Amino acid sequence: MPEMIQNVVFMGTPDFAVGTLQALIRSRYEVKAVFCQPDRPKGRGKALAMPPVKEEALKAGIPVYQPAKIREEEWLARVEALQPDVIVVVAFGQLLPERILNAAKYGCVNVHASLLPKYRGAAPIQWAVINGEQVSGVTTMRMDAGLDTGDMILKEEVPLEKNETGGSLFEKLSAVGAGLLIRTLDEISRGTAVYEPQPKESPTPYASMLTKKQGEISWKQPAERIECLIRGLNPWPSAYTYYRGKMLKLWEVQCLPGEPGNPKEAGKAFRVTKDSLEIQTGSGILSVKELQPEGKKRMKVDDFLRGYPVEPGEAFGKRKD
RNA sequence: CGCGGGGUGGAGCAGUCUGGAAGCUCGUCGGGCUCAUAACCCGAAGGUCGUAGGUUCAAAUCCUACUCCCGCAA
Repeated sequence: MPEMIQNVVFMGTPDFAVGTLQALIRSRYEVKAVFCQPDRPKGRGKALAMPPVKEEALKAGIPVYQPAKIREEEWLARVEALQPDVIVVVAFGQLLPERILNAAKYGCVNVHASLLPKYRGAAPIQWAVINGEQVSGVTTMRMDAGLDTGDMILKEEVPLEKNETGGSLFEKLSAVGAGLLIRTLDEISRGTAVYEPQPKESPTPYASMLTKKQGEISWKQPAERIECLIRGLNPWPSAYTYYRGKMLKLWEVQCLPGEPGNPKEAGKAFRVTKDSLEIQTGSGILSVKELQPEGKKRMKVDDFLRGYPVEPGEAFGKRKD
């Protein structure tokens, strides 16, 4: 059987895409070029940093292009000139115009970190954790003009652990995605790929990009919801509240079952011992295990309590004293 | 030169403004009490106060430079 896919163009930017790029480089397919977002100022200083995908591509000696806007003629022409058999897109960060979608013989194949049609959008991994899903996964699809609405090709489920975080699921799905992409290309190449259209409507809200603001904890929420939010936003952008006017990030908490407490006191310290800090929520009690005061490092709750003696009834969540 | 917080016995903090004997809550070690204990009582060890220089009779504290950690912003 003739090899139907040889030349691949890769489009991706952040960490999540690196595993897939590596898998592709190791595979029998040839990566002709890599497209990613331009270098951006990053970190505390302001130094320009390369996107992770770029670093990886340079290591492998693959040409890298960094269009600010890929829909400009210059770039469209360049992609077309490469005459790719397929374009692999993983978290590229830019909407692809029609001409790119049609630039390759087998179109654009996207790796999406959810079980489509659930969690279309920019942050499917974290939203799955925030919403307390039992299972998520990765889907490959042939992109169309819509946002994550293309025909699905392969899917792999990944169960969520009890203490799953956005970060831990990210790692898992990144690895799964790399393998799934290769298998997807194999199927396309062999001509055995089955394209399954998605339902028009997604059963979940659009998984929009995460913002810092989303991390502010509303203590009126039930303990379980808050716990999921904290796990989902770990390690980024992280969930936080305020203590004595300063930001206090919560990294690890535990719901205390069967203890309703007094929901009217939501946000106040419920019970404090020398090594445990329990906070009242709108429904249930949350025990804090690991946290981080503004300007300080992450620490266990008992370390925190030695230096910051919390009074029972003291309120969390107020920005200023 | 993006904005800001911080580096004090093993841990988390106070003390710095207003220079003048290194402190708090824990931990560790030893002893005691106890049926027992993560509880309680008594005692002990452990710190060149991030680094270097300066001011001063005297610096954790004031000045200068450097370094490391962290939050915001991007």
